[in-house]
Amino acid sequence: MKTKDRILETARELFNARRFGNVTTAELAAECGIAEGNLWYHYKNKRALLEAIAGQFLLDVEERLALLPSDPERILHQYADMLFALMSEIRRYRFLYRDQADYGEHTDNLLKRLPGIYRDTQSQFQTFFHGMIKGNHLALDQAHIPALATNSVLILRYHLEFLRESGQDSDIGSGAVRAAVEQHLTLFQQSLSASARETLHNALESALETA
Amino acid sequence: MKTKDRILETARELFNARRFGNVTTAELAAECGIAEGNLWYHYKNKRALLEAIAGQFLLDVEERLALLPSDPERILHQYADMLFALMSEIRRYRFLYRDQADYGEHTDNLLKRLPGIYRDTQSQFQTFFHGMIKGNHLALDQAHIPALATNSVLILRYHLEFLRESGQDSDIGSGAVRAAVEQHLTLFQQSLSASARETLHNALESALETA
DNA sequence: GTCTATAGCCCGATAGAC
DNA sequence: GTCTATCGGGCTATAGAC
Repeated sequence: MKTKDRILETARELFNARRFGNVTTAELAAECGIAEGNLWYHYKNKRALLEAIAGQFLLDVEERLALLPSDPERILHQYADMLFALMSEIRRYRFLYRDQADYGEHTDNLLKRLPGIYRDTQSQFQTFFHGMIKGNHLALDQAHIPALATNSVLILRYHLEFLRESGQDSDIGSGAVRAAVEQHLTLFQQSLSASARETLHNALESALETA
Repeated sequence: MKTKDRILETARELFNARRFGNVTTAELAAECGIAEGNLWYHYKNKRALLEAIAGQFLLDVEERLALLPSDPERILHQYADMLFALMSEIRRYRFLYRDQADYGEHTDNLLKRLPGIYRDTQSQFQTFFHGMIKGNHLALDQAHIPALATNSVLILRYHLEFLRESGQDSDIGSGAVRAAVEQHLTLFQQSLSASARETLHNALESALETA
């Protein structure tokens, strides 16, 4: 991999692990195996590095938001795929969701888009829940869908932080993603038909195993 | 108020508003209207200041955890009072819940106690939900209580952050607390009896108005 | 494209006068 | 108990050799 790309990947991983504001450019350079001055050849300053990562993030988000229930026969599988894409995104760009306070107050693409991303994600969940009701998988008053969508996004977004703050293992590979997905399922599991529950469970299992 | 106490209160407010790591001791001194050097007469260093606030926090937490359903006749009112105390605590010590990554890796009282606080808070919610079932306010399979307690704590804890990240108003007096409480109610409102729903609603309203 | 050296800034904390 | 003055350290970023 080119040095420029290696810097980007390493930076994203370090920021995720230890916060944007806590990672010094000296540490980043050391982790990349290059001199610190070399960073500034590839990226004008630390913020330019942030904005490069944010650019990738925004592309990935649009791709994930496009995951909608296109085939009524497979809506539960498509839901599992969407969930998995969302959790991958939340983990891959965790520091962007988490460390906004570190960036300072200047407006930029990321800060302008994030509110819309949350709004669009909740709409995405509502679309899936509507589809599940229409397909007789979910027995729920339509009036409850907005609250359910909000609760789902909130739990999937913050469950990792909740585990970390609770002193439980929130590392990759520790089953933290599975725990978040299962926790969000408790929100509407009672309203799922028996067959839907099993289909969804299996679809989630296979999505998680492929990971 | 004594200078020492004024520093503590001002620090807590500034940390809540702008993160522990982003508030410089120069800013804190200016906000208190004293010289920066005077800070170090009252507190040995910035961490000692943090630990003084954490000490107050731990006292308040124990007091809030002691709020349990003692009177079956008034369990819904007592639940409203507990919710209100929890939300007050989350807002008053917001930065302690939020900025743990800023404190560095050294263990101290706070980092040791926080996991237990989350665990005890979930137990507290379970106790209330059991009491509501016993009192015929809540119709729910007991097996669902742990998940409901976890979901409740998660939503009450993170709803403020969710509003902020979503670009919505999360300031004091903007109804953010009411929004969090209402969002958490959507988790089990369908399982409440009609009279319980009304009693709880009124109890929450009066608790919020007293604030 | 990568290195070394270092400038310049901000921060937490100290020393010592009043 | 409060102030002024300043130090030492860590950080981002620049300059310039190779």
